[in-house]
Parts: sequence; structure tokens; C-alpha cells
Amino acid sequence: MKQRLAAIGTVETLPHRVAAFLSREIESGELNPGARLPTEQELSEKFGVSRNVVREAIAQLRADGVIEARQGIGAFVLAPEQRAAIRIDREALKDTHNMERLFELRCILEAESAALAAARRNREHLDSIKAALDRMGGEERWEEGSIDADLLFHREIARATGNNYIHTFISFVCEQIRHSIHYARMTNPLHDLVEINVGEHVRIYDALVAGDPAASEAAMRAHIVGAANRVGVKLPLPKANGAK
Amino acid sequence: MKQRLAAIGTVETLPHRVAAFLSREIESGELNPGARLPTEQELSEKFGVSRNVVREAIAQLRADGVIEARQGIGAFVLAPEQRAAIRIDREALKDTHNMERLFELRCILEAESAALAAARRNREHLDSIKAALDRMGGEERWEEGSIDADLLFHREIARATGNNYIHTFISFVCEQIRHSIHYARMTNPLHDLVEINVGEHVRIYDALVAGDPAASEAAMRAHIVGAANRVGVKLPLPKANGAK
DNA sequence: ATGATACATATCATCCTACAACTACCTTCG
DNA sequence: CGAAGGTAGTTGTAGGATGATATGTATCAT
Repeated sequence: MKQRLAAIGTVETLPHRVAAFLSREIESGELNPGARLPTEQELSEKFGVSRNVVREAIAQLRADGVIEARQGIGAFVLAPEQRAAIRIDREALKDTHNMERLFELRCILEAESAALAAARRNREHLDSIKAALDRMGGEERWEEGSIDADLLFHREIARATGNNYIHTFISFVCEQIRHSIHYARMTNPLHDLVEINVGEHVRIYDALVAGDPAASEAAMRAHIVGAANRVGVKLPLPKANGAK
Repeated sequence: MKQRLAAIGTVETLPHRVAAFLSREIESGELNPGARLPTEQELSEKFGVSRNVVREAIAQLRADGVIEARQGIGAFVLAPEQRAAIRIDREALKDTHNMERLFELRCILEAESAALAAARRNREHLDSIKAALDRMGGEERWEEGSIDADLLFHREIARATGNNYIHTFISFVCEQIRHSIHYARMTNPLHDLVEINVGEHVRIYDALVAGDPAASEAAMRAHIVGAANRVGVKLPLPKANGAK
């Protein structure tokens, strides 16, 4: 858990800061696709860092498909759809509105995945899910261990779909929401009172055991809407009020 | 478009190769979470590259949250759920089975997003979608320009949800599928015969204009299942056969 | 003997210089 | 006027040097 906290409060290394700066310049439109970045030397002078640091920053942007560097010419901004990775800005997570959007995305992903999981889960999957459920029941409050169990519960369900990409995406989104809640709690301690609703989880588990896709989807949807509400986010989903 | 091709056939730079090697070692389980990586010097000797190259590779892995470097100690492998970015291995895209999984994920994302878009789209959104639709209709064959228009069509619908994360995720998944199909076509030229079904797109657009979430979702789902079939992928989705 | 302090070591973080590889542009020569 | 070649600028790679930080060890006072 110390690891986790260390990862959250990551020290801002120099290359990271340079990359974040350039990334925002691109995101905000100051550097349009096709535009050429300043040379590495210019950047190193501008930021007051060595060329090495600039290179590490550029290497990161290039790995993400944000820019393309061509030897002898320079580095150029690529179109947004050419991104090779999805990366979510930590700063943006501090905005409640973005947390709402994340919950919305999560609801879309997890609800239907729950239906898939219900159709494909096997004994081993159910056992893993049950184990996470039991760990969660131990504590009622929104404690670290309880949150871990909660996330594990959702990851295990995602794994039961047998689709590794679904697992990756759901894990990622859940983790981003975790961070977002983490920030919200720091600025507003009231959230400490929030509890994890075990009953909602049990209903999801039961539906998965029964192998009922529709019930699993409905239970998952209700749970995520409930979870969002408990942290102060209202989810205005059309599907939630029965556009079946 | 030349840019696009250049990006696909990206020259493998040394840091990229080192990062890919380490990444696979972690993915395959040879380096478990918590394990310590060799020192930068050891790695530079092992791969026969300068320490600078190793550092750029490590910077990349660290930015993705795959490893965590701690000054004075070393670099350690993090747990998969701590990843800060989603990145899909290009090699894996060459596997047809993975393409099927991607289509499944795409269907989940886009179907429900289409419902959201139907509820929230405004005039400007509809115009953008229509523009993409018109571009697509010009050519019948699966040509580059037509594919671009197709992807743009889907991106514009994702944008109409008003949720930037949904837009990002859908764009990303679509682009991965594009690459996957690209590879499939190289090894199996038969796929050249595949056409884009304009009718399916029109049905989606009409439902969006009508502002009908359920119809939009159904049309989108049917379209993606159809698109998957046309490239030789069968989607066994429970929702597809009426688990409403 | 024990505990605390200081030192040595290992490792990452950053900086610096140099050269190689590549590209665009300009010059020069036929 | 055209083409070959040279030159400057930029990224790619190499290697070493120094600073910052954590770990382990040795020394010393109590």
C-alpha cells in the first residue's frame, strides 16, 4: 500500500514536467497537427534543462503517438486519432465534471460486460469474484482495504468476460476513478463518510451465479449509478430509466 | 496520408526496442510485480547500447506506470492495475482472435454511446456526422479515403455524446481495429473485396436525427456486428439476439 | 553491549560534449 | 540550365561526469 501511495504522489521528474507542458500545448491547440516542434536544443534552453531531459520527454510523447520525430528534420505533431496510447491527465481528474464523465464511461463498459461475464463465467471466475466480495464485507467503511477489494471485485468480473481488452479498459477506468475520488477526499473530507454498498455487490454476484445476463447488467448498472451518487455525482443515463 | 503510413511502419528506434523487450518480459511474467529491474548500467551492457538509450526506454515504461524508478534504489515492476496508460501491442493485433475481442469491446462502447449521442446531439453534431456520411458514400470500395470517412463518422458520433473520454476511447479502439485490418489485408488480399455498407450508416444517422436512443443503439449494434462479419469475424454477443 | 552518528557504496537524475546519420538547401561545375 | 556535390542544421547514439538519495556498514560514545 505504501507503493500505491508513492505512485499517486509521484515526484514530478524533469522529463515528466516537460512532457506535460508540451502535451498541454498540443492538447490546447497551440500546436496543431502537422506543426513542427522547436528543436531539442531550443527546448532545452527554453526550459533550462539539458537536451537529455528534453529527449526523454519527447520519447514519451512519441511512444504515445502524439508526435513523430524524423531524423534530420524535426518533430511534428500528429493527428489525435493516431494516438497509440490512452493517457488521462491527472490534473483533469480533480474536476468533478470529469469524474462524472468517467462514471458514465465506466457504466457503459461494465454494465454490458457484466452481461457477457454472466454468459461466459466458469467456476474459477465465480470463486475469484466471491473471494473479493468476502474481503469487501469485512469492513463497512470506505477504507483502503475495502476499496482494493471493491476494485478487485470489478476486475474479476471483467476478467470473467474472457476478453482481455475489456479487462484492461475496465481496470484502467476504475483506477482513474479511484484517483479522482482520492483527490476529492483530500479537498473535501466529508467524503470519508461514504460507505460501500455491499448489498449491490451481492445482487451482481447472485445474477452472475445464476448466469443471467440481463439481470447482471441491470444490477451492475444500478450499482454504478449508486456508487456515483454516493460520491456526489449524478448520472443522467438514458438506459438507467428503462430505455430498453 | 503519407504521414499515416509512415506512422504505421515506424522505424524501430533503439529505445523503443529496449522498452518493448522489457515490456514483454513484464507482460510474460518473467518479471513479476515488485521485482527489481537490472540497473541501467547492466541493461546498457546487456543490450549493447548507451545508458542514455536505456534511460529513454525506462522513462517510457515509467510514464506508462509499468515500472516505478526510485532514486538510489532501482526500478521496480508495478502491478498491472497501476498502469497510467492503455497501450495495445501491435504484434497482438495481427492475431484474428484479438481482432474479434476488439470488435466486441467496440460494440459495447459504441452501441450505448450511440444512445447517448441520440439524446444529446445538437445541430452542429448532426452536420459533422452528415458530412462524414457524404464523404463515405462517394466510394463504394474499401479504399483509404473511404475508411477515413468511416472512422470520422464514428468519431463524430462519439463526440456528440459530449463526453470527451468516450470520444477518446472509441477513437482509440477504432484505430486499433484499423491497424488490425491493415495487417490482415497484407497477409490475406481477399479482404480487398470487402465493402463498406453505406445503408447501415444511413440507418444510424437517421436514428440520431430522430433523437431516438433505442433505435440508434440498435442500428449501431447491427452495424458493428455487420462490419465484423465483413472482415471475417463472428461476434457472439448476447445483446445481439435480443436480451433487451 | 547498545544505540546513534558518520561514512562508504550503489543507484537513479541530470548535465555535458562529441560524433554519427539523415535531410534540406545552396553552391559549383559541366 | 541542370546535376553533382558540399554545407549547415537536426535528430540518434555514445560515453563520461556530477549531484541526489537510499542502503548498509563501521565507528564511537554511553
